[in-house]
Amino acid sequence: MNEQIGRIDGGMPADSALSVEAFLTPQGELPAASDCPVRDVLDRLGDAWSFLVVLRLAPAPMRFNALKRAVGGVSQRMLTVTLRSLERDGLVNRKVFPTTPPQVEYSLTQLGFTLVRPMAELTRWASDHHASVRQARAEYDAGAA
Amino acid sequence: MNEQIGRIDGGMPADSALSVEAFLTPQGELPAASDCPVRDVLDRLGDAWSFLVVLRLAPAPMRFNALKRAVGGVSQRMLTVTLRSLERDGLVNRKVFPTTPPQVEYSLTQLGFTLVRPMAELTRWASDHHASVRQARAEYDAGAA
DNA sequence: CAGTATCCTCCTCGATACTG
DNA sequence: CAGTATCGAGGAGGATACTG
Repeated sequence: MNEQIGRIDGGMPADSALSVEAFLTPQGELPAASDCPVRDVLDRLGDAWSFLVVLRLAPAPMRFNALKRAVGGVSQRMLTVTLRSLERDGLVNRKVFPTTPPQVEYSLTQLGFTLVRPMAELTRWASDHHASVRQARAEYDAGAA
Repeated sequence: MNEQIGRIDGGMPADSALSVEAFLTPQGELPAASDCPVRDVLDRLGDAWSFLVVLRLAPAPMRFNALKRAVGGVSQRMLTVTLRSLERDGLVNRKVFPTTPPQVEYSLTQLGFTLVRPMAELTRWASDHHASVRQARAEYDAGAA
């Protein structure tokens, strides 16, 4: 069912050009998220850590603690969990060097690299429009009061 | 595909839309997520509903229950919460028609439309690589057993 | 260094009931 | 139709302690 979904196109100013319908159920009956690729991806990338980890690994491979410091604010447990997830999804490579103390290097797989581009677009949007969002929030909150 | 990736590196920002470093803390010391635009955006879009709602509103405005059916699987409460969030962030417009019964129409703002494009890119990635991810998972799980 | 194991706490989210 | 209010279960995720 999800074979032809592509076709986002790339020229128009947003409202047309987007065959968004294809990603979603025509009648929206089913409650299941399992058959929707969008959901599947977002469930992974949704947690802030996955996104940031992939971004951080894009320039160069990194070891566990370096990554932990680089990401900032992530607990050891969550970083481990996140990396396992990404590894399982084939986005991240885990390479162990049997030295003492042990070294483990994480890097993006080829599949992982293909994600960097779209993620960077979103990141770019974030930096471009962050101010607008903040302002909109401020106005909304002001109006509510 | 990797040839593009080198430009991600912070070494040469130039015109690049993809200087990832800029969004992240140099030393990653601070635990706060507040100052990072990436986090800010992802926290919004992270919940599957926001993403799907924006996608659904891209082609045309929609009323509450139509949206609820279209998204599928979202509870009334979560849709309300999600829409309020998006409205607060200036991404969605809420227009009330004082009829009986009341009609409320939701649509994307101009700012909201600018998000559609990057979101569609990610969606596109999802549909393109969904199979690979599923396979990677299967292999990983097989190896674990 | 790079984890694993446990506990424990919020906080999200769904279910349900009520309203203009 | 389009919400709001309230409650309760469940899971995400932090803190801590231990290990190869």
